[in-house]
Amino acid sequence: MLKLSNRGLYGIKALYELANNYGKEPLAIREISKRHGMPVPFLEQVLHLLKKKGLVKSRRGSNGGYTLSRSPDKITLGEAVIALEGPIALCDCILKRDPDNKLEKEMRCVASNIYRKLGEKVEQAFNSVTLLELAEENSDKTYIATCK
Amino acid sequence: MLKLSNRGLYGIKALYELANNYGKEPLAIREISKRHGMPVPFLEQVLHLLKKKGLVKSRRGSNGGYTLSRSPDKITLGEAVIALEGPIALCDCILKRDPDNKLEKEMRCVASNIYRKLGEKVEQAFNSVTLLELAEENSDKTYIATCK
DNA sequence: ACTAATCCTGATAAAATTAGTCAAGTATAA
DNA sequence: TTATACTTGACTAATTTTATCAGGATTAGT
Repeated sequence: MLKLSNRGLYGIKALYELANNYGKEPLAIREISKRHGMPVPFLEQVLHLLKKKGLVKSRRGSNGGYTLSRSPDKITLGEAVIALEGPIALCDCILKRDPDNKLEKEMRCVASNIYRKLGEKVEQAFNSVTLLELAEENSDKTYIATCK
Repeated sequence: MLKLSNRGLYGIKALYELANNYGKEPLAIREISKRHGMPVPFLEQVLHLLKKKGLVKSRRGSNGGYTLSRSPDKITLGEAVIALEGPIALCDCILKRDPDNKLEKEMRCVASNIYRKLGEKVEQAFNSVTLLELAEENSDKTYIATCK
């Protein structure tokens, strides 16, 4: 269905909270979890993915938590989605490339070129949205937390 | 990962074969299956989906098989993908709408508006490619059938 | 130093989705 | 009449997603 998994959706909600919290003290997983009804242990995994890709920083111990590692206008939804869900590739054939960055023969199919072009368009679309815009989108606070 | 499932990938390969066969006698599932190494019973399901949505027609019995119901330049990859994988919606919240086509309150989240806009862009991208272009993309016949 | 809070990590289990199989049927051409 | 090929629904297997859990490491505050 070309949909995001919960991993992706949860991660984006977490980034939304961190964007609104940017410049302040770290935000704890428990607090982020509470605001959107997301399970804490799963959110730990999700934030770990974002940390591995350098989108967020963490501070351990008392008063610890997570912060964005860059300002919200410098982080795109594209980076977030790729960190959470892996590379955008409609078909695996796009990922299997030889050292010259050409598709390996065994991994080409009738639509490889088209999948590649479409994937690039999708990635561009996601990269055109920053966390700042995501945060501003909801400045009226009318959102409901329970949507998955 | 934003990738197509085998259902989608198989369906697109089948449509590629039918596009190349347009104007000729029906093409049997067994033949399509053989050309791309796809399991016959699964392909039956896939072609059934495409038939339900009116993209292909079928003829039963001896010398039977499938044909496109319109010319290849009148069928887009977007229609195909939606028939095979369901509506393009990054989050379910996009699908739950009240009779006025507004999102129901319980189903809004911090990114609903953004998911909707991005989904529309993705759909446009898929709709910009026709089966004719897909067929022409491979007129040199250099593709390998085994890519999934 | 002690303690409570919090992130870190890897293993594991439950649930959902996807992928594929099977069988009995119906329609068609020769 | 027969062989071919689509139709349909039920079923099983494999994979991925969605969590859960436990024990460890780090930090702030006292």
